[in-house]
Amino acid sequence: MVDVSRREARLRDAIELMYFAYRAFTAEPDRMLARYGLGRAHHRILYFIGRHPGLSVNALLGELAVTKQALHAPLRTLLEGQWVAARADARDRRIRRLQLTDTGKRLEARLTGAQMRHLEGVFSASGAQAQGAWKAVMRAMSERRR
Amino acid sequence: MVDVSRREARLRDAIELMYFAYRAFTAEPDRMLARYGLGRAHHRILYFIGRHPGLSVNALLGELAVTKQALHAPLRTLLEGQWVAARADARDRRIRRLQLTDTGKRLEARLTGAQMRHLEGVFSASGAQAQGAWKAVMRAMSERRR
DNA sequence: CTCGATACGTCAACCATCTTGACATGGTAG
DNA sequence: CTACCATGTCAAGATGGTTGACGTATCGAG
Repeated sequence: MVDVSRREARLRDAIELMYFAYRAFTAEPDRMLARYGLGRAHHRILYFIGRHPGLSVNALLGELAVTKQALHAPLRTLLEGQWVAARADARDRRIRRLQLTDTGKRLEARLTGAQMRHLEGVFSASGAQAQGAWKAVMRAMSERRR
Repeated sequence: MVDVSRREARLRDAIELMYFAYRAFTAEPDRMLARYGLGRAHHRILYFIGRHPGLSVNALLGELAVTKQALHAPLRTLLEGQWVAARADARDRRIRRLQLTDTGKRLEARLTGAQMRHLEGVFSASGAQAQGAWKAVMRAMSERRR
């Protein structure tokens, strides 16, 4: 009985940690984005285009797991604000290849940089071994039921 | 230079893990809640009342870090649906003490149970040591800049 | 060349969640 | 009595998402 409730208490702690850590993790980029009139949706788009330059709209939809209608409003903002550029694929001109402009790269770097500093502070206080364990756990958590 | 880009790549991986792990972690409760016409907001309320029975509306607002207007719509749903009960504090009758009803406890247990099983599966595959390291990292992440 | 499939864009209606701001009610405490 | 406190509520708006339907340009197979 005691074991059961201890186990449950540990798991409840873990649930709370997921909630609070995620909230803290997204707080600073959110503040930065607000200054440009952008939101978290724009950040995710910038992030994935930065990580995979030249990806198609379809590929981006797949990564974000949202509908194209949900994607288009923020994507259009980013295109109009010259943070993102699109040009047709050379072979199949239906496909729009998305890339960050220089302005987009700078913004993305600032946003991602804030999160990197946050994580770096955390990891450097915890040690390399802890970092590896954390990643393994997070990877397992990402992969369960997809 | 190589070190810098490796470091950045590791941190980028960590950023993605936060995003994907959180998404996977909330997916199943979201599906359950949808069957009752409830959302993630209701889940967080149920969770915190379950964890701290008898807390006041103000304390709940503090934990969730939202405005009272944002809280009230879902809280009212939970009160009307008899998942949550409120009764005035004995000494200061302005304060409403919130508790889960039996129905509320059952729902909360099912939701939280799904997340616990998810986490347990992850932790049991990673080992107790990894679990401790994960928690330390997450705690540090929660606490930075508050 | 035609035709079906593909990649993308867009209009409309709707929902959930959250915000700011203003105001109301009842209870407490000096 | 009065000021403050805990709570509730109305209103308007932003954001980010959904489903459904339709339009357009392009590609590839026959």
